Amino acid sequence: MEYDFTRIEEDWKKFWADEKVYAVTEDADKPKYYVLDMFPYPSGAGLHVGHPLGYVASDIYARYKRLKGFNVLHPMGYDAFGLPAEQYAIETGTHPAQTTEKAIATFRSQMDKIGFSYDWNRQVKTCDPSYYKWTQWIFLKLFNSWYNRENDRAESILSLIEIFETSGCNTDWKQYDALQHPPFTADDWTNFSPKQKERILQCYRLAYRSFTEVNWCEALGCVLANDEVKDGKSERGGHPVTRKKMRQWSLRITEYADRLLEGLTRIDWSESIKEQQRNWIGRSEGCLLEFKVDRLGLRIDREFAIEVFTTRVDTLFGVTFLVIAPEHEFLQQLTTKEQQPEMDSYLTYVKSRSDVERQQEKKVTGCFTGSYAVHPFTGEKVPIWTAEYVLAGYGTGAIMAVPADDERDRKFAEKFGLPIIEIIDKSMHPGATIEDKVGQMINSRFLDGMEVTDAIETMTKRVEEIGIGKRQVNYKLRDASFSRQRYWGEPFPIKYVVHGQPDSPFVDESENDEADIPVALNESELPLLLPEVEDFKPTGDGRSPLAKNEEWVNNNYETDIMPGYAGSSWYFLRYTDPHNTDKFAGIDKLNYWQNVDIYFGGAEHAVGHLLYSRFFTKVLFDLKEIMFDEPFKKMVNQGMIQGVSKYVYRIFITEYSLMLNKDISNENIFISKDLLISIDSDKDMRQSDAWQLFTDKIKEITTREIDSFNINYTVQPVRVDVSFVENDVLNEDLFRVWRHENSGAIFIRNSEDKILCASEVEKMSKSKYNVVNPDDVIAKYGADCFRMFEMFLGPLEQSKPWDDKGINGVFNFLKKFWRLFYDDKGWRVTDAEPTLAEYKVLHKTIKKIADDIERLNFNTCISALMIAVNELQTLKCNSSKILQPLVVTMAPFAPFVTEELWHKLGNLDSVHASGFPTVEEKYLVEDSHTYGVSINGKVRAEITLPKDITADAAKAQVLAMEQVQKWTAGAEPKKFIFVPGKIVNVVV
RNA sequence: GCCGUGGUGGUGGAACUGGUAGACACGCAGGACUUAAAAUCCUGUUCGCCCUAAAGCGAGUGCGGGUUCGAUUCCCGCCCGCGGUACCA
Repeated sequence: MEYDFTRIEEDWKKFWADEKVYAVTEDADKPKYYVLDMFPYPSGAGLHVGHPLGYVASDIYARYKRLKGFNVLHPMGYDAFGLPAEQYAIETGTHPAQTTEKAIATFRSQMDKIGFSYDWNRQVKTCDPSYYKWTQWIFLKLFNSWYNRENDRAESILSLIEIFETSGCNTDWKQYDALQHPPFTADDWTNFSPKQKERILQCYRLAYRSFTEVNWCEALGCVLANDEVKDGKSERGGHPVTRKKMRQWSLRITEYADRLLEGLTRIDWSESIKEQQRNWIGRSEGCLLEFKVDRLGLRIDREFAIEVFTTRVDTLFGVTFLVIAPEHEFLQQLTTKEQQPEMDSYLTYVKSRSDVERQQEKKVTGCFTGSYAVHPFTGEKVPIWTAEYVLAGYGTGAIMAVPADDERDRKFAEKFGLPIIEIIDKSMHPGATIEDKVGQMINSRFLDGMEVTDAIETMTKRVEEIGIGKRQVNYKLRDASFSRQRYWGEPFPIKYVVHGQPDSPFVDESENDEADIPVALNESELPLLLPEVEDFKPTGDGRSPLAKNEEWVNNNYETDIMPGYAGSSWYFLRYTDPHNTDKFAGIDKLNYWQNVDIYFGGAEHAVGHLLYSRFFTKVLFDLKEIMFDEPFKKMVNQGMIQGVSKYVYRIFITEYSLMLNKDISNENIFISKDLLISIDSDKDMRQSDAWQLFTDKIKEITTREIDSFNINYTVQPVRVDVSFVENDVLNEDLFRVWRHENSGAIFIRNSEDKILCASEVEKMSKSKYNVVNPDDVIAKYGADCFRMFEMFLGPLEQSKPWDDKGINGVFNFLKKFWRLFYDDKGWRVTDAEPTLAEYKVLHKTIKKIADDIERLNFNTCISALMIAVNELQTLKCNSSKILQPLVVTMAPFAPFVTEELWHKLGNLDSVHASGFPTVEEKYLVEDSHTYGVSINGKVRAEITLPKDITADAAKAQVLAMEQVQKWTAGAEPKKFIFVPGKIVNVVV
């Protein structure tokens, strides 16, 4: 009986669905295990062969854990809100909901073919009101919470109000930040208007609204998050992005900076992702310093100081100038009359520079303000400059420049002729760079002679004593932008108190503007449904399409929507209880399933999704909604599967003669790659067989005599669809019908009468004609083969090109496996007692598979199964006592064929609900070992010795060997090494 | 530049804590079965040297050193690929 994968896969797909084999419920008797795949965005293009790599791996893992007796939660759903469907809506008018549903249907049918063990009853979609009701609910939690730094956790905003009511807000309060609002007393608070109160509360809420510099993308008509911007352009579409001040929602993730860092030490993620998160958070310990400004000639009448942040206080004696950002709030006050014209033109220049320009050409530019600060120790006058290399958004927006010990400061000083004072002697550290914190202090008074690290400590203490500075920790991390001026996303459950005009996103904040006081809806009003709009274009003036809906505007609802990560930052919680209407997930379900044990996903979300999910989790933990503070305990990043693009060589041939260069033909002529290489390598002699073949073909085309030495040619590689190429050989018929200009193509084939193609590894994409659809692979080889081949391709975490060279190896294996059960005459399995050798093969394999799955080495699992089948075939094994456990061992990898055989072996339940076989070590113990015998570390011979042989006995036997005698010449070796079970090494 | 990660036959890759480098597969070559093809099975396949075979010798895990009886694995210094990130004070 033949291995008929099509029939087998159809049958069992149906069986699994009918019998609900993959449905899970909470079961207190079994340990839980949560296996999760990263949330896919259902794109219209469907899955290509690269997408399911992680899904196959997680499915194998989930099935294995199930067989091992765990109660496994393995769900799948869709991150269904998003830009592509909306862009499509703008272009075609099709509602994004429709586009999304269609894409989801495609995804689902593709996934079903691959045979995943998802519990589809738990599927979630972020665009479903029953889901986004809870996204909105979580937003309300964020809105109604603040971060209490005393307790180091988020709390209800009510506890803050209570503090304000009883003690007001003092300058010495840990939470107080002078930049946000002035201090006030409890009485003040009581007398504040609701509007004033709300303005202050906005400075503390975890979700708040403020004017912030945002990444405005004119082309998309919307604001982008930092991680959606790459090189000054939008990640999606590559449109230019500019900085703009805009009123919008933000999440106060910065309060969690330290806890997000700390949590990284407790989770099992790849080093590279953890490092990326650390860099993104960008914690740096340093010192906040005051430089008093010399007021001479300035329009300032009181004591005045500039604050700078530095991580290198030790270099204070090397400061020769200060630099403030062009956006610095004191810049105008510090600019003297004489410098004003120059400053104005400099600021005009700075404004004209786009972010892209600033990043690409790092020019050294700057302008002197005309004023000076006073060095706190030397009392010398230090000029104050402004320059675009100092960023307003980081630290205090001002730096103390130390040209001797900072690359940028040095360049600046050199360009503008500012003094440089050497303060660190690095002569003891020849390899050290300017950035390294090593060396001895010089020219630094009381620091002289100290090592850098000691000097930092000494100086910090000194600065704190005299009260001109204090220790400070700074972060690169910014609060997360949470507004999008778009349609296809979650509406905010927010109304505004408005007297008159609705607020405009771009006007500057003015005290009289009451339009921006947000009021949260009640929980009972959720979900606030996304309304219909006439068209999906943003208004263009910075408002979303929702601003075109009359009812929406009349109710003064927020017109922005939430960003993509709103829904995807908590979806893993919803899977535990997806149909709950009273809660985002019931506490008993959350208690049972807890956080994700293993998360399979791409590394591309390192600082987006993965950071926001951790943040949401920590907030919900603080608010006692969940009992864990990290979402994903362990993470595996599957590599990307790249495409292999194929090219045929088009050749343009001319005949060189004394008269002119004659075009031989303007037809499409294509040449086999190997032939082209051969003729290229023999351009001078033109004697080879290749040239003979080539010339003959040209004669045939032109139907006349031609001398090979008169042939000139040029070549152009042309992309062809990968489906026309098998093992580098072009299918000429498919190629001809692909495009009609190809119909008359002429082929110059190689000696085997074939056209070989060239290939190149690139990203898999439609435009490169290198997309491989899993459906096609499955139609040809079956899903089991597809799954196993994806794993066989190499280590999961490594990126690799899809090349179906080799897939027939896996297909052959499956057929071979099948033939252990069926031969020409039919079913061949008996219940005969297996031989010892057969038992040994089985248990060796069980052990290897279990170990390798645990270590996520799926590629070697496939090899191990191949070895097992090869060996059992050689042993002519037909015993069910061997073959049945083997079927179970292989079930996670090839769920269909194993299910078929499991039932043919007489079982009624699903193989996937059985148990993973246990290893019986007794079959694995060996009583002898074959040693490699090394002479001076080089293996020269082999010897088989008993397991328990003594070193002396081994030595005697080894030295007696003929091959060894040859090297020792009978003499006593210098050294004899015997490692039992490992190796013998003779040193002569 | 910085951070992370990788570099092994013609190809994908294997080698778990230093212990027989190249498992398993692809491809290729040869053979068996067959009228033939497909399918299947068997043999060989790191490179070089010796006419061939057996046997052997030499080289060999990006490059150069080191530690060790022994290094793909550990240490030092470089080169290259991939991913991330960058006037972050």
